[in-house]
Order: sequence, then C-alpha cells, then structure tokens
Amino acid sequence: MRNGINNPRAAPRRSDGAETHVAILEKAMELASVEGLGSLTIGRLARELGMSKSGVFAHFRSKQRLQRETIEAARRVFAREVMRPALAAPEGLSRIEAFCEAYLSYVERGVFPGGCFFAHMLAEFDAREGPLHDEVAADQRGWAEMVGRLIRVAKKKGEIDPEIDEAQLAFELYAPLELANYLSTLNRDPGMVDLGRRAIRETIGRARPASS
Amino acid sequence: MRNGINNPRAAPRRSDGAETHVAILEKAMELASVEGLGSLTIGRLARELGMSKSGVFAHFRSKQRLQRETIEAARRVFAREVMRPALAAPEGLSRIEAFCEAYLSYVERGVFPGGCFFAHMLAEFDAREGPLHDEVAADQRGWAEMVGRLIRVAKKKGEIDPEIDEAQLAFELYAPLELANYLSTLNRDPGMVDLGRRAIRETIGRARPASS
DNA sequence: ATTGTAAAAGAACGATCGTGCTATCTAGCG
DNA sequence: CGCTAGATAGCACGATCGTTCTTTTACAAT
Repeated sequence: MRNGINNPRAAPRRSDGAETHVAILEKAMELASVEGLGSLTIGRLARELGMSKSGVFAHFRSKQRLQRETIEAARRVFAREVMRPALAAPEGLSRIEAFCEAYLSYVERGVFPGGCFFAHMLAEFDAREGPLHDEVAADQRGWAEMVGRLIRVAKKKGEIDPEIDEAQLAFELYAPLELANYLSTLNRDPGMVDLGRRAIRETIGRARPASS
Repeated sequence: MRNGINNPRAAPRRSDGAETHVAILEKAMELASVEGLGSLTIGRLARELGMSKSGVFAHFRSKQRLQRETIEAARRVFAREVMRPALAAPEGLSRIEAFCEAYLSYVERGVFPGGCFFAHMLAEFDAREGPLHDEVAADQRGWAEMVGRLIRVAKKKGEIDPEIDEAQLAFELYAPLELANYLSTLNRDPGMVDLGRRAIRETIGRARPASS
C-alpha cells in the first residue's frame, strides 16, 4: 500500500514494514507451536529475528495483540494446509476422509515445528480463564460443528449409517487425529501418524451403512 | 523422622518441614495442572501459600528440583487414583476396562483442577528438548508398554482376538482417554467424558475374539 | 537538496524471575 | 537455662519481562 502500487518499477526497499510484520508472525508461530503462547516473549522473538525489542514491539503495541495476531496467522495456515484440501474433495464421506487425511498430512509434514499449533493451544489454555481460553474454545466448537455438518451431509447422501450418533462419531474421528499429533511430536517420529491413519480408516469403515 | 518418632505424645509443632514440603508440592501440582510446569513460579507459589519466596525455595534449592519433585508427586497421585484401582481388577480384558474407567473417572472427578496432569505435560513438552521432554517421553513409553502387556495377557487368556495389532489397539484406547480429558476440561463439562467412555466400550467390544 | 514519514533502534521504567546470603524464630536436648 | 539445628523470613543481585519515550535511519515525494 505504501510502496509500489502506483509505481510499477519501484525499487525493493531494504525493509518493508508489512514484510517484517509477517516475518515476525511466522517466527512467532514457530516458537509458539513448540513452547506455547505463554512462553512467547518479545525479547526472545527480537533476538531470534536479529532485531531490537522495541522494533518488534512497535508492530503490535501490546503482547495481547501479538498473541491474537499469532493465533490468526496460525488459523490462516490451518485453512490453507488442512481446510482447503479438504474442501477440494466432493461432499459427503469422501470429504470427511479428505479432512482427516489433510490433518494427518499436515502433522506428518511438520507444517509447524512443534506439531499442530491448535493442539498445543488446546492443552495450554483448556483449564485457564480468560480471552485465550475463550478463543480456543470457540475454535474447538467451530470445528466440532463443521465435522457435525460433514457427517449430516454424508448421512443425507446415504454414505453414513443414519443410526450413528453424530457427536460420538465426531469425537471418535477427532481423538486419533489429536493423539497422532502428540505422539509423533513427542517421539520425533512422523511415522506414528500411521496409527492415526489406520484408526480413522477403520472408524470411517464402520460408519458406512450396513447395506453397503 | 525428626519429630515424635521416639516421643508418642509429641506436641504438634507449629510447622513441620516435611508437612510444609508436601503442602508446597500439592499446590504446585494444582497450579501446574492448570497453567503448566513452565508457568509454575516460586514467587507465585509462595504468595499462594502465604509464605516467603526464600521459605519455599529452601525446600528445593533449585527450580529444576521443584519441577522434578512436582512430577514425582503427580506420579504418586496417578498411581493412587488410576493404577491402583486398575490393578484391583482381575487380569485380562477386565483389567484393561478397569484401567480405562479409572482414568476417565480420575478426569471426571477433577483429581487435578486442570485435568490430567500428564496430558498437560505431554502437550507442554512434546516438542521441546531437555530433561523434562525426556521425562514425559519415558512416562509415555512406560504406559504404552504397560498397556501392551495388558493386551498380551488378555490375548493369552483368549479374551482378545489374537489377530489384533497390539500397538494399534493401545493407540485406539489411549486416544479417547486423552481427548475426553481435554474436551471436558476445555468445556468445564465432566459429562463429556461419557463420549470417551462409549468409545472405549465399543473399541473393547470389537477387540473380543470372533467366537465370543 | 530538502522535507516528511514510517520503521527500527536505544534507553529506561517498574515488576518479577531464580538464586544466594544473612538473620530470626522455635523445638528439642544437654 | 543455654545450645544447636532446622524452618522460615528478609534482603539484594543480575536477568528478563512488557511497556513507554526519544532518537536515528532510510526511503518517497517534492
């Protein structure tokens, strides 16, 4: 906005505020996925990026805003790496499969160095009070509703047994995803997500209508 | 040891070092289960207990030792609240059931105010390097081996289908336990552990030999 | 070349961190 | 009683925290 919009041959500036802003958020996501949002420190961030504390601070003007923007940036990564490939699959059971596979792949590829950003946040803020707990709870509720919708659509298409309890199935799909993330991260072994992959495959298989 | 051992009518001391020690560790477990071992602070602990920072510090002489002892104290709670009732059940499938139910009950009853202490530690240290990561990984490995033994014994007794992959079954039992802990804590709703209860029941049901 | 502006650095603040050293209090022993 | 030893408090340290204020830098427009 400040640079090059009206000038097609604008020389690259040594440093554009907006670029620095996203660079900070990228490093913040990295650090927070490993050590948590609570251990995310402005001084640490500055040292890691080779800039001054006040230089970093000026981009957010409070730690709360830094934390909020870091979460928002992580949501965009999640949307790009998990939601988008899932939505590319056709509606119904295969979109459910695609969503689970997209999540497992996102864990397996190490999109965040500390495993799934939101799994970490879930554990960090599940028991606390305050705005960060509420953000995590809202995200969680949103995903649960989304999976619930996917299940209902698949039922309507006759790809899932109509007798199946939606909340229960959503839980049984979510559980292996979450654990695959934690165990593969803990053991530094991306191969462990295959345990989750197999659990998902069998749970989805059981959810199919008896006729099939 | 220092008091009353040889004197049956020892007057109660205003404060016995050993009693204070366990009181500190109890508060430390409470705080750490909610906010994590990383946010556990000696000053905070002292304020919460109405004593001085140096008074608390003197019991451990380093923060590392405080953290180690807090983990050890939590292991004792886990042994008392989960392992002991599980081991009271007869060997085989019913001990597996008892173990899962003991865990879910321990979550449901809110033994720790922040949900399962070790589930919190798993997420806090899964991606870090250092002694605390190694402790968590060792605990994790220990439980996995224990569940593996339980499954093998149940197989030997003919209560579990011999074709079943032990590691896969262990994973599929562990996943609902973990998620039930996180979701019930996040939503402040102990009722959510019933989702885990039902998932466990069905998974165990499927593990039975086909003959049965 | 001068001016304006946004980005970043620098310096300082009060608070809190982990840790060490010293002093005070109290229970039990002679 | 005085003495000893352990538990606790008080105080100070250097480091780091989040935050504010001021200054320097580097580019864009004039």
